[in-house]
Amino acid sequence: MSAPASKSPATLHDVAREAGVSLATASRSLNGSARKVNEDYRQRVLEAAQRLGYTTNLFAQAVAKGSTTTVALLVADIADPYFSSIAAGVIDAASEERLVVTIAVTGRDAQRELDTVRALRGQRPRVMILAGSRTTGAAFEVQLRSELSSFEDTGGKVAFISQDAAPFATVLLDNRGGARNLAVALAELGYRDFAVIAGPAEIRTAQERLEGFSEGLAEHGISLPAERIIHSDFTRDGGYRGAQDLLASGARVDLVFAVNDVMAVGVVSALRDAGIAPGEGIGVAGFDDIPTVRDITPALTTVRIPLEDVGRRALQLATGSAHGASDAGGGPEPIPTETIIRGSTPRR
Amino acid sequence: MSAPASKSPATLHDVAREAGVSLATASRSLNGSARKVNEDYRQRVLEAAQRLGYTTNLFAQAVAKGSTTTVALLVADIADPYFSSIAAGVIDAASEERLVVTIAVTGRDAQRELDTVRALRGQRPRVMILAGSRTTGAAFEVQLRSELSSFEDTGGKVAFISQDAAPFATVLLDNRGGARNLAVALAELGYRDFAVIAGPAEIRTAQERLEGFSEGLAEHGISLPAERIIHSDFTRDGGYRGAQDLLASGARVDLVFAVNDVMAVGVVSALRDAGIAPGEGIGVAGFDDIPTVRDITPALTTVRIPLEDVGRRALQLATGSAHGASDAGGGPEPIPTETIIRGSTPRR
DNA sequence: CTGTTAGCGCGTTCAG
DNA sequence: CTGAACGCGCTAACAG
Repeated sequence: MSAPASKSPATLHDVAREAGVSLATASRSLNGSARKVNEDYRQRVLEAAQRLGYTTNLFAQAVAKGSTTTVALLVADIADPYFSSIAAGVIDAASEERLVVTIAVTGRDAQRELDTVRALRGQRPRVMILAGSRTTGAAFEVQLRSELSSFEDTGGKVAFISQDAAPFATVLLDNRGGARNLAVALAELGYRDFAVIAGPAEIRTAQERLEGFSEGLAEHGISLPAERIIHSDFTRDGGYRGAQDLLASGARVDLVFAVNDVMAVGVVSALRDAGIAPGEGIGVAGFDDIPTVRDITPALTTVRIPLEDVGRRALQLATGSAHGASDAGGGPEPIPTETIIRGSTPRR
Repeated sequence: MSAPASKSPATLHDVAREAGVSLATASRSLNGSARKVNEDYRQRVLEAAQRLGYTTNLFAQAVAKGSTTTVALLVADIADPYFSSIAAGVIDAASEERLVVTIAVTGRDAQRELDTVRALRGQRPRVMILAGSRTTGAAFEVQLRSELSSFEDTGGKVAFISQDAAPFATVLLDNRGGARNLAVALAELGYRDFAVIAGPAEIRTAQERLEGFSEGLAEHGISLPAERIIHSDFTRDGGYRGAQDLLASGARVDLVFAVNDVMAVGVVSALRDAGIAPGEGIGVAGFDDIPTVRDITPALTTVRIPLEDVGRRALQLATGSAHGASDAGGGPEPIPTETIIRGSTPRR
C-alpha cells in the first residue's frame, strides 16, 4: 500500500551544516558534558536541531562513548501483578536517570532465562535486573552466573531481586522472615491445622516462604506434615488446582497458605467453587500484597512487600544512585515486610 | 568496594584475530544474511566467538546497518493489568521476530506522552506502539501526530491500539460496539436504572464506551440522564470514589457500568463497603475482562477483549508480519469483542 | 569465497 | 573556545 520515500532522520552533521558550525560544536551544544561553548553558537545549534527535528541517535552515541543508557529487566511474566509492579518501579526510577528499560520475559524457564541473558548482552545494557524467580537447578545456575559474571567483568552491573545471589547485588526480600511472622500471627489468631500450596519445589522464593512458614508454626508447636504441602504452578490456576487437590485429599485444615497472592486468589476461588466459604470455613493467606487482594472477598491476609519500591531499589542499587539514607554497611538490608491481616483470616 | 578491571567486551575484531580470519568473514559467519562462507572458517569463527564470550554489539550493528531491532511500547501504566497483558502480547510476538521491546510509561499525561515519544525516537526503534489511552486534547494531539508522522517519514512504523488514529496503523478495539452489546444484554436481563462511572471525559476510550453504552440503552428505550454519568479517574480508586459519589447522590440505580474492569473492581468494593451487596442490591459491569475479574465476588460481568492478542496484533501490524488469515481488505478490522455475563448481573 | 576499504552517526582527542 | 581528524564496532561495497 504505502511506500513512502523514507528519508533518513536528521543527523548531527545536518544540524551542524544548518547552523553553520562544525560537528564538534554541534555535538558539544547538544550533548556535551563539559559546557564550554559560546552561547550564541549554542542557540543556533539548538534552533537548527529544532528546525530539523533532530534527535540524538542513541545507538551511535552509545557506540562512540562505549556506554549505553539501557537497562534490561528480566521477569518471569509481565502480566503477573508481582512483576508488573516491580517493573513499574524500575521504569520509574530509570526514567529519572534518563535510562531506557527493555523488558524480556523468561516464563520461569531456566534455559530461556539463560538464553535471554545472552541475547540481552548484545544490547550492552548498563545494568541487568533479574526479577524472575530463580530456580535451584544447578546446571543452568552455574552457566547463568558465569554469563552474568563476564557481563560484570565487561563493565555491566547486575542486580537480583529476592534471594541472595552473591556476589551480585541483591534487593533482598525477607521471604523467610515474612512467612514466619505470618505463621506466628495466624497461630495467634487461633488457627491450628495448616496446609500450604507451595508452588514448584525448584523455585527458590517458594521454597523460602514455605520454610519460613513452617518455622513460624514450629515456634508455636505446630507441625506441618508433608502431605499438607502441595506443590503446583506459581500461578492463579496453580493455586486453584492445588486447593482442589487439597480438598480431594480429604485433609481437615483450617487455614491454607499459598506462597504468593496470585495463587491465593486461585485458592479462594477454588474453595468457593467447592462450596466452602473462604474465611469462614477455611482461612486463606497469601504473600506479596498485590493490589487486587484488597478487592477479592474476603480481602486477603498477606505479607506486604512494597513492590514498586523494590523495583526502584533494584535500579538504584545497580546504578549506584542510592538516595536512601543509611546504606552505611553496604550489606544488603532486606526490604522490610509486613503482615497484613484481613478478612480472609478471622480470629477463630 | 569492588572495582574490577572492567575489560571491555570482546569485539568482532578480537574474534576475527582469534580465528585467524578477516573481519568480514567473521561478520558473515556470525550475522551474515547471505550464507556464503566456507564451513571450516565458519566453525572456527563460531568457536572463537564462543571461547571469547563474544556477543554482537547490537548498537554498533544498528549504526552500521541503519536499522534497529527495537520496538518501543508506550503504556499509561504498566502495573495496570490492561496494559501489562497487552505488553505480554507485544513482547511475545516481538521475541518471535528477535525484536527487543522497550517500555515507557506515560501516566496518561499528554505532555509526558509527547516527551516520551520524542525521547524514544532517539532509539530509532523499528516500530512504536502506543497503547496509552489517548486524550482528545487538540493541542498535544497535533504535536503528537506531527512527531509520529516525521517518525514514519524517517522509516519508522507506528501502531496505535484502541481508537482509530488514521493515517497510522491501528488495532481497533470495538469499544462502542462492545459497550452497546453489553447495554443490550443488561437491558434484556431486566435492568432499567443505569449509572455509568465513566472515567475522565478527555480519554477517548472512556468516551467511546460511554457513548456505545448509551446507544445500547437507547435501543431499549432506556435513557441515561447526565446526572447518572460520573466522571472519575481511570483507576481502581477512581471507580471506588465514583461509586461513592453515586451513592451519595441518592440516585436509585439497579446497575452500575464502569467503563473498565479496574474501575469496576473499585465499584464492587465501594458498594460492599457501603453495605450493599454487589450483584444482589445493584448489578455491576465492567469492560476488558482482565484476569482478576473472574476471582472477585461476585464474578464480574464484562466485555471481553483478548488483550494479549491485541498486543501481538499490534506488533504484527507494525512489522507487516501478519500471519492472520484474511487481511485482504487492508482496512483495520476491529478486534472482536464478547459480552460475558457473570454473577455480578443476575437476571432481575 | 575471502580480505580490504569505506562508511554508519557520534564523541573526543588534538591542534589552531 | 572552535574545528579537523580519528576511532567506536560493525556492515557493505569493492576488489582479489
